[in-house]
Amino acid sequence: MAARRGPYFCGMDAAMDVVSGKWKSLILWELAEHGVRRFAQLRRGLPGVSEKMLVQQLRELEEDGLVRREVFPEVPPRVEYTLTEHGVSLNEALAALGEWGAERMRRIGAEKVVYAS
Amino acid sequence: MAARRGPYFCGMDAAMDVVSGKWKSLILWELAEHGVRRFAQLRRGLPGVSEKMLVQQLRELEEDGLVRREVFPEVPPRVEYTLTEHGVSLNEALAALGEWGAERMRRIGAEKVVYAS
DNA sequence: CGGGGTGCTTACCAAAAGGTGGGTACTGCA
DNA sequence: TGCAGTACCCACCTTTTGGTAAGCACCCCG
Repeated sequence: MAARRGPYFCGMDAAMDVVSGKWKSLILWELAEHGVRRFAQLRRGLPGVSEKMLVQQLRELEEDGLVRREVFPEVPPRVEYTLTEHGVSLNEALAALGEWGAERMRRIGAEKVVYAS
Repeated sequence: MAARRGPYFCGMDAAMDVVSGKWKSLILWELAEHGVRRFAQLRRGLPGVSEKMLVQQLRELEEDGLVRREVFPEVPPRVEYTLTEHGVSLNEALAALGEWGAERMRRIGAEKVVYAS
């Protein structure tokens, strides 16, 4: 990621900056649905994501203050991810977009990803 | 652009697919604000965009059925761009995101692009 | 006749994004 | 003993994206 954080043309620009990235909106979505998720749970919830990408996108979301990362010093290691208040509000803003996208999928007859067992 | 058009994980994924691209959301915004714009007007309204990028993004928005392109067989040539009904509804969905982004800019104190005269 | 404006196209190049496949250190289970 | 699971990190490579610069065909203005 280019780590811009401004200057921006407008709010849209600023929002797209933090949300662009192949998996970010999907991660936000997952976290909003489940409240709290561990690394491996997220990975299983996002079929096709590589571990590297998942780490990278989570780190960026964390840097941007949208996701909270909590490490439990246990063995085996446990790390929990949750949305911050800003993450929650972003998700609310994204909901309208999600609805529009679902409508578009119906229009163009797009298929859904087939989940591997 | 990768020209995916599915399969998608969910609506968010589908929406991000058509809206991702450095200038797309900004073009949509410009068209929503002004109703109808000519090529050169858009270029001037988006400081920093190159002609190549503008053409490319407009073509993709057109292919995705969000923007209407009307050519007038005149000399000098005139081409007008407007939002389709789907473009309009996408913009409405994006509005929430724009608001969130503006709020974020205030929070992190991001600067706005300085427009060259 | 030169310069600017119209709306593009093409070729080339650099940067960014993302994927692959390896390694880590430790434990629990069979 | 050997494999799976935890949550990563690293180096390498390819694909995608976006930028730069040029050209085109025509016109109007001075």
